[in-house]
Amino acid sequence: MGKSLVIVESPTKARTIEKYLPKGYVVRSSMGHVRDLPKSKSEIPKAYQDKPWAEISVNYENEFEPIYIISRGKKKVIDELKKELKDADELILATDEDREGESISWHLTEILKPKVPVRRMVFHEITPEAIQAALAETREIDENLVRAQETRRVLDRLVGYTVSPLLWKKIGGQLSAGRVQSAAVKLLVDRERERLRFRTGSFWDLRATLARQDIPFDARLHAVDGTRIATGKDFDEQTGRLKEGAKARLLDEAQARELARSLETAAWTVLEVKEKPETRRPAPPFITSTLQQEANRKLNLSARRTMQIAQDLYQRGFITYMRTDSPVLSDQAIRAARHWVESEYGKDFLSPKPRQFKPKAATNAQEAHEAIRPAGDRFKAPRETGLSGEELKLYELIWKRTVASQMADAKQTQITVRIEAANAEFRATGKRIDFPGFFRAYVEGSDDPDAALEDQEKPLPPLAAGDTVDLQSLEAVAHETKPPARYTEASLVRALEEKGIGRPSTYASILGTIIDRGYVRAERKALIPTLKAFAVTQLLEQHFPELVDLDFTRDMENVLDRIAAGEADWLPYLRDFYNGPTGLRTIASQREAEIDVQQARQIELPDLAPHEVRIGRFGAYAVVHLDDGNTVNVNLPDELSPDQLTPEFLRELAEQKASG
DNA sequence: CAGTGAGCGAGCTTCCGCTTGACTT
Repeated sequence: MGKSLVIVESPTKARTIEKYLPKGYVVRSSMGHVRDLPKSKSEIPKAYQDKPWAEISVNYENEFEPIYIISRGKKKVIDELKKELKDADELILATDEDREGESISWHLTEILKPKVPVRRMVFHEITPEAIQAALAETREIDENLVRAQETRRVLDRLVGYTVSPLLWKKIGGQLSAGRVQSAAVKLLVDRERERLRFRTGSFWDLRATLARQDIPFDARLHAVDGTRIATGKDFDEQTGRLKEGAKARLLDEAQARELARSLETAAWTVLEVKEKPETRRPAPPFITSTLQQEANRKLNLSARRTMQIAQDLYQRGFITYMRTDSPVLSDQAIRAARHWVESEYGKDFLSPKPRQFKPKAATNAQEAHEAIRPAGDRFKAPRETGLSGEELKLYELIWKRTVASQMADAKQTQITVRIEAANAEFRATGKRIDFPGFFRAYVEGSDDPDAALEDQEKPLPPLAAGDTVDLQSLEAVAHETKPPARYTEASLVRALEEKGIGRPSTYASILGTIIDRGYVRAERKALIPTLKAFAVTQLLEQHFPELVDLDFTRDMENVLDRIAAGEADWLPYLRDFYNGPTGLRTIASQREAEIDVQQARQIELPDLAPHEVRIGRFGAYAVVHLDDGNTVNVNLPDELSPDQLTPEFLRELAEQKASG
C-alpha cells in the first residue's frame, strides 16, 4: 500500500486534516512561504553578485526574472518534506486557496522536483466531508494565479528597493518606502496636517434640566427667534469661525447668560413629540481586521497581542483560523450559533432566517478561510473552555460576536421632543429599546469614547404636545470644536483594510515597521507621525505621487486579478511600471540627480515662517530667527509632536539654549 | 560632554506576505 504526501501551510491544520484522511495519507506543513528573494547582500547567490540588479534580485534588464533562495530557517522544513516525498507515490499540495497559497504550492514543486504525480487540493472548511470532497476533486496548479503572486512580489520589491536607497541619499539612512508602509505613513501625516491647520471655534448654548411629573430630563437650546443656534458642525475647520453662509446664530458667553436669565420665568411647553422607529442589525462575524479593532476597543489589546492570543486559541482547537478576510460562516457554524441563541436567549431572539455575510465589495478579499469563530459544530460556551484571563476574554468576544450574528434585529425608537420657552426652542432626545434582539449578546464598540452606547436606553418621562414642564435648572454651557482625532492602531487598521492595503497576516506588523523606522510614535493610543515621516511623505508626494496615492494598491490589485484570470500579461505591466519613460527606475534615477538635499530635509509646516524645521544628520532641528536678525539652530527632541512646533515654542527653545 | 547640521571614503540600511517556534528583554 503506497503513501500520499499532503502539504498544507500550518502544522495545526496538518494535524487536524490527517485525522480526516484515510490511512496512508501523511500530512506535513510548509510553515508558510519557503522561498523568497534575498533580503540583503549577504544572501545573494555568488553568480549574480556583480549584476547591476543584484541588490533588487530581479533582472529588470531582461524579463524580470526573480532570483529565489530558500528562506532563512526553512532548510529544515524542506529537508523534512524531501525525506517524506522519497517513499511517497503522490504529492498533494493543499496550501490555502489564494494567491499566496497557490504560489507556495508552485515553489514547493520547484524545490522538491517530485517524480510522482502531483495534485492540487483546495478546501474552505475543515470537516471530514469537506476534506473527502476536496480529495475527490483535485486540479492542477493555476499558473496564472502563481504569476499574479509573483508580479505582486516583484512589484513590492521594485518599489521598496528602488525608493528606499534614494531616501538614504536625500534624507538619511535606515529609512524605507513601500507600497503599504508609505500609504500608512501618508494617512498619519495627512491627519496631522489637518490638525495643524485646524482652528478651534467656540460657542455657547444652554442646558435646561426640566421635569414632568417629577421625572427630570435634559434639553438643549436649539433655536432663538426661529433661528437655529450654531453647533460644532457650523464651523469652518480652517478659520475657527462660522462657515460662510451658515444659517445659524452664534451665541457668546454674555448673550448666553442673558438669555438664560430671561428664560427663568418663562412658561415651558411641549410643542411636539416625534418618534422614529429604527432597526439595528448585528455586525458580521469577525475577520482579522475587525477582531483587532474590537479587541483594541473592548479589551485594550494591541493588534500584535490579539494575534498572539488568537494563534494560541487556534492551535488549541478553540477557534477557526485567525488570519482571514472572509466573514462567511459554514453551515455547521450557523447551526451551532443558532443552537446557542435558542438555548441562551430563547427562540424569540433568533433571526427569522440564517444570516450569511459577504466580504465588503471594496476590499481585495481572497476568501481562503471562513470567519473567525468558535471551532467545531458545537461551540464550547466560554464557561466550558477552562480558559482564563485574556484568552477567555478574547474567546468570549469571538463567541458572542458569532452567536449575535444569528440573532434577531434590535428594534428601538428615537424620540425628539421640541419644547418652547418664550422666544427660545429647546430639544430633548430619548431612546427606547422596543426589542433588544442581538443587543443581549453583543454590541460593536466605538472609537469615539463620547458616543452613546448603542444598546443603552435614554428614558424620557411621558410627554405630549401641549404639556407644560417645570424648569429645575438652566445653565449656559461653553463648547469648543475639536480637531479630527489622531489615528489609533485600530482605526489605522480599519482605514488600511477599507482601502485594501495590507493583508490579514500583516496588519499587526505594519505599525511595528513604521515605528521601527522612526516614522511614528504611540502616545497612549494615539499615533503621532514624526518630523521624519513628514520629510519622507513630502518627498514621495512631490516625486512619486502615484506611490503614496491611496488607490495605488487598488489599481495594482485590479491588474493582478486580470493576470490571474489570464486576461493580462505580467511582463508588459512590470516593464511599463519600472522601465518605461515614466517608469519608476527612470524617474528614480532622474530624481537622484535633481533633488536638492537641503530642500528634501526641510519640512513644510504652516505658520512657522520665518523659522525653519529640518532633518539633520543627528535628528530634527529648527533654524530660529531672532529679533536681532541672527539665527540659531536648536535641537528638536524626538518625542516632540508637530503641533507643539509654534514660533513661541521655538523662541523659548532658542532662549533656553542661549542661557543654558 | 555638549552640540552638531561640510565633504570625502568605506560598508551597511530597504520591500510585502505566508507561517511557527526559538530566541531575548
